Amino acid sequence: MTDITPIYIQLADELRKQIRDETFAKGTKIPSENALHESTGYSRSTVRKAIEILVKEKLLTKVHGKGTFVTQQTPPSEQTHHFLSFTENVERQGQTLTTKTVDLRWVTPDLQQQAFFGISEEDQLLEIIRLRSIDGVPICVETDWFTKEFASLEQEDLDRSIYQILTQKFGITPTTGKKTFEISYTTPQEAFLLDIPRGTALMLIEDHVYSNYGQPLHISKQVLRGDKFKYAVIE
Amino acid sequence: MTDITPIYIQLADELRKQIRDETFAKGTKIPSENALHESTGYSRSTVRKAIEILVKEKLLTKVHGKGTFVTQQTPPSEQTHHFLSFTENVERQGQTLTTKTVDLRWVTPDLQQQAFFGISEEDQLLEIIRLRSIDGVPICVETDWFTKEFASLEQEDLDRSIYQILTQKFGITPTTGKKTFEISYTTPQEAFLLDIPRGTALMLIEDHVYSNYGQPLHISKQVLRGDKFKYAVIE
DNA sequence: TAGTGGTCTAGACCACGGG
DNA sequence: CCGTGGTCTAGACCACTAA
Repeated sequence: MTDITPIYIQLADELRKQIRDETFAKGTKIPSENALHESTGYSRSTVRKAIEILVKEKLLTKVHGKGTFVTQQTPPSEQTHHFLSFTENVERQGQTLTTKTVDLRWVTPDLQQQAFFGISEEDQLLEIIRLRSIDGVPICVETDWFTKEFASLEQEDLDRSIYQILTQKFGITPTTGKKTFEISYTTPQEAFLLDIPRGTALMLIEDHVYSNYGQPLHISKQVLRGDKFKYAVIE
Repeated sequence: MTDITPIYIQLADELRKQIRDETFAKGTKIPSENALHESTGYSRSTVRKAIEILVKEKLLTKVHGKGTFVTQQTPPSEQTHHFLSFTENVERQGQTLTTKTVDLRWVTPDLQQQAFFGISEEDQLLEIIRLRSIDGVPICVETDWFTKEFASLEQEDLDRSIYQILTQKFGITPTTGKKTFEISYTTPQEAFLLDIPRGTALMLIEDHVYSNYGQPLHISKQVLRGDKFKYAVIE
């Protein structure tokens, strides 16, 4: 298997390692772009692109005219910016969560999904629709999309936490990449499932979830009754 | 006044405009990088950098081997997760955020507020109500509560980011607290300020924010139009 | 095969920070 | 002044998609 990883990513990996093991200590200046260009033999553009990645990860900080520095304190986001999953939200309040799989099928990804997963129109996605109830009251319609990599989910018992299955069967730890909140109004199907009038306002929560190493894992769309439920994000 | 705006930003601005006014219609392909390189006279790298911006803003979607396309549905405004701060991220989208202070007064804390701040009924709270608009459209009614420690906020120009003021005047970095999302319905005052019918569904976001060393800093309640605004939390 | 975006190079000049 | 990062160019080749 040949290595088709772009140079700038390889270089970013190297630099990241050197930051982690304190070859480049916190707060100190790393070699200039030109120095790295000469020492690595890669062009300055490539060096810049590698650095750009680490700046985005907040491991490095650039200062025009001075240099590029290793960020002082490690960004705290790992622990503090913790998103509570729907399951956690419910269980924290001592309520009972039940899940029922409504539908499960293969669908054609839309453009947004193609972009996120890095797939084409031909690569079908596994769509799972589940109804989640709190203390017997239907609260949330959740739709999840997975790539064919996770086709074996089809054989699993989905009437429980999918994350549990992912951890146990695939050894994957999901990390939320992006979460958006907005308001939507019920579709007929949602109204039926949630047993509420059509056109009721609902909270729409969309997650783009990555696995341990930044691989796109799945997209989740939750539509839930905001009048019955308060969603806590950060603890 | 010389124009020191980089070309790639100018180009991104032009392209953004052409997308907004549908010169490049939704879902269609925009000219290829080489075509833009030739038509604009700028190098392909510069063209790519401009496009990169718009991809980051989700106005464009790239598909390797096919082309660059205008994103199907115009993404609602997004905000990355900075406590208290709409400002930076709204403006990064090329949209204008305006803030107008509606009300400012001292109020008696309710029980929940007393518990959070660790104060008694006698300790008044500074209540600030502000209306925030994006491109002139009222989007959000924000209410903030501060303890008397921050009384001097009364003298500040609050028609900008409070986050900025806190950082500059008080040297405070707000840190993670708790954030909850739910759906609420307009009060008469909110309906008036946001210029929408009474009883419309709104997104209600409540923040309990701590300062650097875990001191309770303030409570923020944002009521915003979920149909015009998508709230993004990015990790 | 032709056309697209993705990567990469070897230069150039500019703007900023500090001696 | 020098060294830094910021911008920009004019090429080149590769990987992917579709006809």
